[in-house]
Amino acid sequence: MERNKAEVIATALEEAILQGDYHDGDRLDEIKIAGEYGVSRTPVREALQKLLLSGLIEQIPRRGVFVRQPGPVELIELFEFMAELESCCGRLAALRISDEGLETLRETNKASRLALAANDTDQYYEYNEIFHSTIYRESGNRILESESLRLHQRLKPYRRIQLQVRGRPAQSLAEHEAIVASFEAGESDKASLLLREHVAVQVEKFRHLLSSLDLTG
Amino acid sequence: MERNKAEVIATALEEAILQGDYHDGDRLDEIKIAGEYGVSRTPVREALQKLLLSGLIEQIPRRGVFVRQPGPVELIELFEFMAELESCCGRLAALRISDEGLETLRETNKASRLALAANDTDQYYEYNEIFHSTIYRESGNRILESESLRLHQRLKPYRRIQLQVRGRPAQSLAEHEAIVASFEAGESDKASLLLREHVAVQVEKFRHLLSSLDLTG
DNA sequence: AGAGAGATTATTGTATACAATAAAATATTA
DNA sequence: TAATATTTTATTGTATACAATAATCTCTCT
Repeated sequence: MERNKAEVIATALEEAILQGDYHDGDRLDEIKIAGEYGVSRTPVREALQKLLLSGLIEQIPRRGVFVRQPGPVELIELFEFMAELESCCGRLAALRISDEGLETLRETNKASRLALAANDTDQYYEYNEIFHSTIYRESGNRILESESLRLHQRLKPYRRIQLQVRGRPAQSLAEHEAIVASFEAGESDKASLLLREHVAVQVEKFRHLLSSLDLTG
Repeated sequence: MERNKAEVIATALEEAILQGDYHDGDRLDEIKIAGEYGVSRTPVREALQKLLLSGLIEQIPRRGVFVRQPGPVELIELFEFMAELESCCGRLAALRISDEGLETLRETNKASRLALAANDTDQYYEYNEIFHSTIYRESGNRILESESLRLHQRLKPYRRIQLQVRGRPAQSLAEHEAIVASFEAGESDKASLLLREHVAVQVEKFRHLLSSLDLTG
């Protein structure tokens, strides 16, 4: 799959923004970016247009394109939405999951346990990704799957922080195992509930952080 | 809010595609479109880039941009996803709905009943829009709200067909009233369930259509 | 000195020109 | 004639030039 310059720049910019290389409100200077990538403004502008619908950037006509990093309120809403999507995936997956899918989840949890014992957070994080993306896939709905993946990707930088909370990985794994158990039993409502709570923990953490900041207004 | 040519063209194209002016696989000829809008290729290309993430069109490098109308399978998945989103909105709205929101829903249903009695399908359709968008808003989650609106918009052309099924509007209104009742009682699980079923009816209709087409392979 | 008008600069938006590539048409050969 | 090679054409992708507008600076006047 050949990719043109505009596409390369678009994905590079997306990564850079997600990684936090830009701050909220930063203007994305077409000329500067063009210089950095050794191209003209044209492919840069096309790349920016591509990203517009993602919510990562905002365009103000005749003013430019600006980075929009989510504030605490939006972050809570994003996590809450993620919890709802996961909940939906869980419910449908419990009804539809294949034997291979179930086996993948079991294997992943087994491997996660080892990573946890070895205190290897990075490894655990990777298995966590596999666990969740498997559930997205096993929901049997391509749209739901891709939307979940997209949001999951977007929340990546913030989720990592959560795993650094003391004791969280162990608790997380326990929840994963409970989720698999609910799949094995075909208990869709329970799976739905467990997955929502599994993600909602993070919402609560952020809500806590928010209230401690005391943003009046 | 001033809009540049690229934006105008983007929204126009989006509408045209949603309205069904283009068929699946149609190539969007930059030069032709530029001519139609009396502009150069540049703003047309930017407009196309804007739409890329929406799923309405697909870009193949060095080949062009093509319209992607959902086939039966994708349509079912889109409706199922819609059902899940509505279900989420319903659950959260039941927990958070404001007095004004509840009042809006009651009023809308009252007006819907009149439209139904007058056999005014167009009017009923409009109230239906208000009913659902109110629930999206009352979910209290802006992300969920906007995603729901976006998908609702996308499914508009297909949903209209459903309302032309004999007896459907009356049944639809009855379901709306049951939903409001669940909100009044604060029964979030019930609201969630009712809304999912309310939309899932359409999934079933399409599934039926699909199986009658008998697409083997 | 501060406010406001005008000129200057910078930046976005659009048009056009050119380059690169794929599709189509034509010619060539077995 | 069928298959392949070659040329031609059409179309996309990129660069550059120009136009339109917003931001900044400078100068004037009170």
